Amino acid sequence: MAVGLSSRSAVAIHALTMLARWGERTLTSAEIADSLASNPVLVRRILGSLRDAGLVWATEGRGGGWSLARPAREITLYDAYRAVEAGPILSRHPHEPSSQCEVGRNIQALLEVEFQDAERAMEERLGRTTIAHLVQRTLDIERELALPTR
Amino acid sequence: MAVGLSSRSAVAIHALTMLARWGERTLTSAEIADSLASNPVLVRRILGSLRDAGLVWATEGRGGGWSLARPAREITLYDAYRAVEAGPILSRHPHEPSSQCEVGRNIQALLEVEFQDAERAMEERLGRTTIAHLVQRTLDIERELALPTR
DNA sequence: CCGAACTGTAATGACAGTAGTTGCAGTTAA
DNA sequence: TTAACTGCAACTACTGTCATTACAGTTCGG
Repeated sequence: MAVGLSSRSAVAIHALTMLARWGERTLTSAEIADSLASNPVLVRRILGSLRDAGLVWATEGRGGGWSLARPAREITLYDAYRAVEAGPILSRHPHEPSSQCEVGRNIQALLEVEFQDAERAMEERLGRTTIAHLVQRTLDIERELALPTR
Repeated sequence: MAVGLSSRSAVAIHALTMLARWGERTLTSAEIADSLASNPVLVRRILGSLRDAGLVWATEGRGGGWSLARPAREITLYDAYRAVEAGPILSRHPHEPSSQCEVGRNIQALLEVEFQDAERAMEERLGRTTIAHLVQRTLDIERELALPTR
């Protein structure tokens, strides 16, 4: 346990956004790694999780690469998050508290409800944005930058 | 970065609930550590953060210990969370993506908005439950257990 | 059928953060 | 003066992340 989740969600969303943006062709893990300033193995690991979750698929061998397994507007940030992150956000007690204590023997059950609700609130918000939204915003920004200054 | 936040929030909330439950007297870090099945130094570290956040105060020396600095109904789980957890929940990119890539040069700003919103949703939910709520529920459960079976 | 270009995966190392512990200085009350 | 506290630094053991190397398997083009 440490501070914050891994950056796998950010990497997964980045990769999905690239696949959606250049949907007409497959992208290799090396191309995605270039954009991430990372390396192909890391990308394949994360895309592997996304593949297991049914979000993307890969073709092997020469000329192979990655594509979205369903439309970008049907893939939310929560889908990506869920596919690559493991445990709960808010860690529970490191060990069982004392059953001798009135608070100790009840706190875990109470906290479980609160923490699950809180995590669900976060996940629900992630579920409201799709990869298609991110692609659209990316295109909007790029178009705006391309405008001549007046 | 790692999977899940530290358990400091859970420990902090546990300690605050104990302080609220036995509000008439101070509790020592050793007493709280007993309930947590942990040790006093860890408890003092976390209560130290809560003290810095103005949630509790300590009296030093013999007979000293910890008390809430304000009413339990004015301390939310978010207050505890905020006092002891450092960084963002959802980690961002490990390094700057490539500016050569249309997606790479825009994704960070887009993700920042999404992730901050998602984190705020979680925090907002944590802010709706107070320590007083947890004490009340603890007492309810204990009272229920004390009822004779019929 | 060979070789190049891919994916898939295991193993490893450097690093960072957590949880737990020891040790000790400072403070206060009996 | 001593016992019971807090405060804090230092240290260990452990775990997870990120990056990298190495290599096996797959597919296409010539």
